[in-house]
Amino acid sequence: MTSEALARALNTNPVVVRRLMGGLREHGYVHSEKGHGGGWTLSCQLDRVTLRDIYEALDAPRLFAIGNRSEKTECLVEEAVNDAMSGVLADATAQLLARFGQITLAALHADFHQRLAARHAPATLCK
Amino acid sequence: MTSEALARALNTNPVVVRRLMGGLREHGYVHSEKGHGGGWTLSCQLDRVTLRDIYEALDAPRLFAIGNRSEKTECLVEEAVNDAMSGVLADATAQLLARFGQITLAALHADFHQRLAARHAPATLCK
DNA sequence: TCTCATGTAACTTCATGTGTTGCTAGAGTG
DNA sequence: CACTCTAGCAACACATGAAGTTACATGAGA
Repeated sequence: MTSEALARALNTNPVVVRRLMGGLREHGYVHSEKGHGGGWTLSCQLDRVTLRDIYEALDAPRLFAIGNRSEKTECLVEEAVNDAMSGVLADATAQLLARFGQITLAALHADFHQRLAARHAPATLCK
Repeated sequence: MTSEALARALNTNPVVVRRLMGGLREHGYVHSEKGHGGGWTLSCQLDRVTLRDIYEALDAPRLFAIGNRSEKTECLVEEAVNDAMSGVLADATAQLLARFGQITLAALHADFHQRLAARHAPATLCK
């Protein structure tokens, strides 16, 4: 499948797709080929890859919208608050990643097919 | 203490301070007075207010940097992923708020004083 | 009446993520 | 060999939301 087609399905731009897929390729989850007839192909087993793997392949973007204004500070109040927050956020991060680590692409795939069957529609891309 | 002084201590602007403190005032955590000699005064017991209370008084801003692109979608793949993510994020939110709910301002206050003692310095504002 | 404070709306700035353009390089086709 | 189709990539443009700023109104002492 080409970046072009994926972009249409995702309502976005081919370049954005390539940017994202680049991370997945580096980790061997997908393979890309240039030129005529090229595009992207899956190169992993869906039950061996989790949302956590995807997240990490995508360079582990920021998870939280909140956080310390600065890691280093002279202010003892800020220091106390930072310490409290850091602990909580670290734990939350660990919990999130653990949960993501339990969700395989195979599970999502199965879920998708179940929804598809419920809708009595043929399997096509959204757009 | 005036918004002006707080802003200096926080390296920010008096108006930003007022915006934030406004939420705290509405919940009765602080009290403000206009005019000469006015400013902000604490009006709660530190051991009765938690970070969670503060968070909610501040109108519960977004916690996560990640999330569904759209709640409603025609795309069954997106739907499956959204469902998986929503569950995880809801749990993480609950966990975070629970943790914040256990951290009282009194605890932070005590932590601050401990750091202060360790530094053998008098208690002053950062700036 | 003057000064000092908050209250608030409107605007500006900044950071970040997303989208876009333009170009390069590789790979099949005629 | 020229052409077309594809990814790769850098550079730029745009959108969004948070933070900061300005300007002015209001209230409260001095």
